[in-house]
Amino acid sequence: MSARYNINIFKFIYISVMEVRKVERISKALSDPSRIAILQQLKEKENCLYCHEISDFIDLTQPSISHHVKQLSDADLIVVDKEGRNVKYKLNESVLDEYVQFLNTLKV
Amino acid sequence: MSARYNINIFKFIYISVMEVRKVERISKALSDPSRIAILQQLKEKENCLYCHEISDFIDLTQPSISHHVKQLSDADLIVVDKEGRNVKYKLNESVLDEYVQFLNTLKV
DNA sequence: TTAATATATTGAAATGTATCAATATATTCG
DNA sequence: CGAATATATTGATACATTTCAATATATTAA
Repeated sequence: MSARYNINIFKFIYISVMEVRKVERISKALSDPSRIAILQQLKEKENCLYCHEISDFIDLTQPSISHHVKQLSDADLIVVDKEGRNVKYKLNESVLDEYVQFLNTLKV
Repeated sequence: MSARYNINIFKFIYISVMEVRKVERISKALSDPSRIAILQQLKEKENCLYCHEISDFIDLTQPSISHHVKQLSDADLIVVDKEGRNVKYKLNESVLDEYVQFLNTLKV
């Protein structure tokens, strides 16, 4: 059995299921206006948003913003990348895709 | 200006945006294991689930189940159809599609 | 190494959600 | 009509989330 053959098998497994617990966590992360705004701004900024930029469009204190960013990264919806003392984020597109795929399985 | 022309204009408006408040409500509805189970069972039952069937797979009291179903219908994720003293549900596929469409707009 | 800056954590108050028991409403059946 | 059945609403309690002020940690700059 070739390595190439194995890769296809694993791809099949990877795309097939998303645990309910994960769906729950992602849905919860998406159920807040500040967190939706962060994801939308991430897209505006061509998928590279710095932490300190968030206070420009969300009127909350620094700890509150930190809390919201954590919900998004705990749900794996964003990828966190530390650059010195700054932190930048990008969308975790594959997780969003898996979530969408799960939603589509709900259709008959 | 013909009526036919107007229809096309409105169609364009309908598919273009989903309000953040609506995204929030749908996400919240999807962030609970009981409500996810209801949607999954709805699919199993070929998109026709009766209210009284829900207690077969969710171990909660009748008022709690009623509360969860209300979250789903308030979010417009299910369509409620009264049949005498029974109530049956089906998925509101177009709302789910709009939600998925919104999620896809988050990608660069 | 000390001061300044960026982000994270903690603890508390306010608000929201899930759950149940009790009760109300609506529909059917005798 | 009155009893039985299906679902909804109400009110209370427990639990979770949002928010902030205060404080901690980590990194850079002086």
